[in-house]
Amino acid sequence: MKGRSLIPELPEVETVRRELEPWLNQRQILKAGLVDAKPGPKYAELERAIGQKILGVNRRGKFLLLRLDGGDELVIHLGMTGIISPKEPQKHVRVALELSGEGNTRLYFQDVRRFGRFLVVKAGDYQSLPTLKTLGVEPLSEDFKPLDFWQTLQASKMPIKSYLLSQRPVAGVGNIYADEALWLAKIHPLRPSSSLSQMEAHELVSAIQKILSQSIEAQGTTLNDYRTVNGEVGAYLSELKAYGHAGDACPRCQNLILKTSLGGRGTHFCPQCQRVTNNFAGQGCKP
DNA sequence: CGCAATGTTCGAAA
DNA sequence: TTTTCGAACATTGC
Repeated sequence: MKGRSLIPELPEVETVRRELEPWLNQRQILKAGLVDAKPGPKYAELERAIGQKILGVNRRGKFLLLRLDGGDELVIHLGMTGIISPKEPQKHVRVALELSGEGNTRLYFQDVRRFGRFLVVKAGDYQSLPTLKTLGVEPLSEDFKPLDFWQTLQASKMPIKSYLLSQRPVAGVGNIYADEALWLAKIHPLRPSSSLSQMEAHELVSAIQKILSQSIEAQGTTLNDYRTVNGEVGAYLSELKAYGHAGDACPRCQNLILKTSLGGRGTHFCPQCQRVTNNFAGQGCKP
């Protein structure tokens, strides 16, 4: 796990949000332009932001939502490599904003791999963003309740990890934290969502909340690396128990952590702690 | 050089 | 119709 770049999951996005809030709040967007990026689904209607004032910086899942006083909303998704910075990056800049006020009056959106988004929509109109439109509850909000979560899980037969990654049962859980939360809750990633007991759903809720909140706390040091464009190893990486630990001993039982592919994503788990019960054996659950 | 990595979207399949 | 699955996207680093 050395030299891995940092992927913006919910804790990183929340950290960015907390940073943007005091910087951007109440500023007017004077100019907005694309740099080496074409207008389209990922960069739509940016010019509409010009002249509007930023009234707030919110987050839903991994999406940043900037409310504008003209009734629009600036939606930003960092994708895999998105970085927002007041300093002009050397390369891979996609968007540049000019802002009113003192101090840092320029905002740059850098995105090496172009998976990010930076677009203006009518406030609340997420027609062009299906994931945001169907996004589940915020994991760190009062609305993330075990019983409700369990009932949601009853509706799907997808493997629990795949369902989590869909963002529908709960918002903002990405590949890394899905592996971590399932490990902590001792739930096998291939288990059909509807097979989880109420108690297991409860455990998973607790695990998701614990891991995400701890990770947000660990963000302070990570952010420094993050903003210096380096995007290198963050502090929380040393806390990971399953992700990136294939072949290592499980910290709980000393069995070896396995790595498989689930839905095209690297999936790490402990075959000893995270059992697939007999009910599901032989249903394509490879060892 | 080919593969793995990532999150979201799209279209096909069930 | 709804849900699920796999491919595509873009780019870099190993």
